[in-house]
Amino acid sequence: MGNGTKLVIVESPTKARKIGGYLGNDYTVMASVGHIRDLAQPSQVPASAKAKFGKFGVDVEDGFKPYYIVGSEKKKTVAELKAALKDADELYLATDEDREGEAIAWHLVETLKPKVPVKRMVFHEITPEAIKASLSKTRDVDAHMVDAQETRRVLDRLYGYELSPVLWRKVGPGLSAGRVQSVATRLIVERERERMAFVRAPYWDVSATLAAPDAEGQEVRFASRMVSLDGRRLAGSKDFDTTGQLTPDGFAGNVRQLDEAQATAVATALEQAAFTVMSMETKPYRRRPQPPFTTSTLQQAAGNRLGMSSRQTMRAAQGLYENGYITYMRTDSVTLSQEAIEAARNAVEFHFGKAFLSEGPKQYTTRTAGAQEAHECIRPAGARFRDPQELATKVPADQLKLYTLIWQRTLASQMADATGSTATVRLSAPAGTYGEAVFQASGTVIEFPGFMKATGEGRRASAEPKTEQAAQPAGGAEPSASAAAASQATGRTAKQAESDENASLPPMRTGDVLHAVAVQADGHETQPPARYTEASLVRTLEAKEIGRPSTYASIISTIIDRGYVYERGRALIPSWLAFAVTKLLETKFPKYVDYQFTADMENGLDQIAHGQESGRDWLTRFYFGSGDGAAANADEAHAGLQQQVAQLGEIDARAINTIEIGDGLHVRVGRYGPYLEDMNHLDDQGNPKRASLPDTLAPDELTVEVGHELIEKNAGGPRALGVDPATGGTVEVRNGRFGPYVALVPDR
DNA sequence: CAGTGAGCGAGCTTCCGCTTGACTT
Repeated sequence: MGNGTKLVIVESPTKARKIGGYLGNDYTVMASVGHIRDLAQPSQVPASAKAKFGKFGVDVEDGFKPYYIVGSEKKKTVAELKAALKDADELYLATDEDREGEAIAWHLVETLKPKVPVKRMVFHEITPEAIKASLSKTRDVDAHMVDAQETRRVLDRLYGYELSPVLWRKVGPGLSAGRVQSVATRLIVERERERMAFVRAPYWDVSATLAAPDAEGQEVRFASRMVSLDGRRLAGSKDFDTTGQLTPDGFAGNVRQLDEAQATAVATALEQAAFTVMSMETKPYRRRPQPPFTTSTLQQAAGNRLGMSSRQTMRAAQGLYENGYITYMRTDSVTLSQEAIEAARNAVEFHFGKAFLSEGPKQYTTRTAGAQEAHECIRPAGARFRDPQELATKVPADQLKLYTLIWQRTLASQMADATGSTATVRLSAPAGTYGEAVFQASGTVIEFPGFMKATGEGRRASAEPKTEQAAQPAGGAEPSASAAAASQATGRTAKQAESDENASLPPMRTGDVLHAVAVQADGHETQPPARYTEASLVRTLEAKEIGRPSTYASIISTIIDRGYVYERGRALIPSWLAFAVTKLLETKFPKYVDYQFTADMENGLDQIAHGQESGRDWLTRFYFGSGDGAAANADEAHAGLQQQVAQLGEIDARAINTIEIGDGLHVRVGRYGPYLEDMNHLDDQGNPKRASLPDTLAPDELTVEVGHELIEKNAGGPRALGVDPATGGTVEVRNGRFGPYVALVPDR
């Protein structure tokens, strides 16, 4: 038996070291380093069990019984835990308090087979008090929670290992489908389809640079934009739909859409005009700080502000965590511990003064659906936050930048709102025969920066082009992607971006008359929805409960590795292969790539976790369906995954792998890659003219015009070199997928 | 899946989520 020590097992080695320090010599604290067992790969199943478990590592005929094995890379950890358990007379399972953590605890019991008392302990804060308190409030492992996790695990195996082989047969070898990756890919494909279908609408407006004296009599220039002409509101980007037509609202509102000639004429007419102030109104401005970071929002902010990829961000965060500089970096919670709130408020007071504190301590609540909240938010570690300068010589540059971001955001969360005022002035000017032109300008003055003092937004609050939510325009995709396009992408109109440049407006009174320093006609085009970036994809996945904090970065890697998506700058662009795979899944397995699928699954898992349903029944419905007998009514009856895959024989692979471009053009995804066919132009043999697609051409750049050009270029076609003296056939040079080659065409 | 080349046949590919080192150029 043991020697009086107690063995405590947590998931992370860093956490183990820290807790070990708090608990003293009676306790040995060790780490499981994540999961210690997993479903066997089919290749790992021993011959004797092949018949039952050889396909999935799960026996679907026997209640979805899983075949678990300790992977080779986990053997050492398990051996060490077993050895330590020999010397212990109590085992404490202190894995995270979420579904996966509960399952790890259960697997530990199953694998270590302890002969001493086993206690499940949980804590949400790593402080000596919280941990000691949890020692005296232990419970048993929650079997329902474990059932829910196992159900999730088996579902993902069945989904992936049933559907991937469908893709091997119908599309290409080595491909994959999964509950998470297939939906992530679909999101990106859908966005590209929207871009392909998008019709840009041109519209023009007029901007005027005006000048008025400020309080000291100094002339201040400010930018203004025409908002209406002759009593009709000017059309802006929001007045057009995705087909380039005016929206019903815009149409009903009788908006005025100017072309270049008209806008130029109006601008000319206004050059010498008097601009009369019609109104000047001021509204209060207030902005609240954002909640502290979670994994998802950290990846978004690091991506948008620091240009770091999800993977780089997590690597840097891991480094900070291991050195004790930040709390755990894989979390979906925005909760701050008491210790953290105090530390943040102390830091705010020290750096910025009491006046910048929020009125009282602020606790944020996690709104993310499906959040499991086993951890705190991501924040500087400890009861006293290290200033970023303290780390300057201790950590690499990217870690320092990330730490600074985390430090700022955490402090800001306990700071006061930023307040000020937004002034809006409207001016009237006669535009000759075009009637009265109304111009508008607005400027925001931040009187009290509040939290912006910490985040640095205050200094350039209005010029800041990127918000955290902002999807970036396709990085370098369009050379014309100008400031206007960028502001479109952030969901702001060019109009707003322009007027935001006015940090403040000079004082003006109704009736004041101003003259224009410059008047200019400006052309605009509505912009298609921006492509996803890593940051905006993670944000969308999180909102749909797809994926977990520990997997956001690897989801992106997976879909890139499979060739479904590639990055250009920061934009995620789908391949034609992704179009083919997505089309197959959407048409043949719509339920499984529905954006709701994971959320529905989570509901089911919650029921299982609460003991209201068994995982086995739930998986039976998923895999074998609930036909006639099992379903409560006709609506509920449906085929399971197994039948749906089995009945797939007559699926027309050619149709699945064909993507219509228009005007007889379509892309086909073949074994050797995508190519273009023109069904309206056949060659001598009656085959459609074909062309390879350059790797650098994004799907939305393959317009009908570009497609015809590619066909044209290729149409030079085979070039005859001469006659083969041996056979009398013609020797030709042809262009192939692998480059030019010589072919011998037999004489007829 | 299958264009536009040529031969030979077998064997293999795949999921999601939890956590960190250990590779050896």
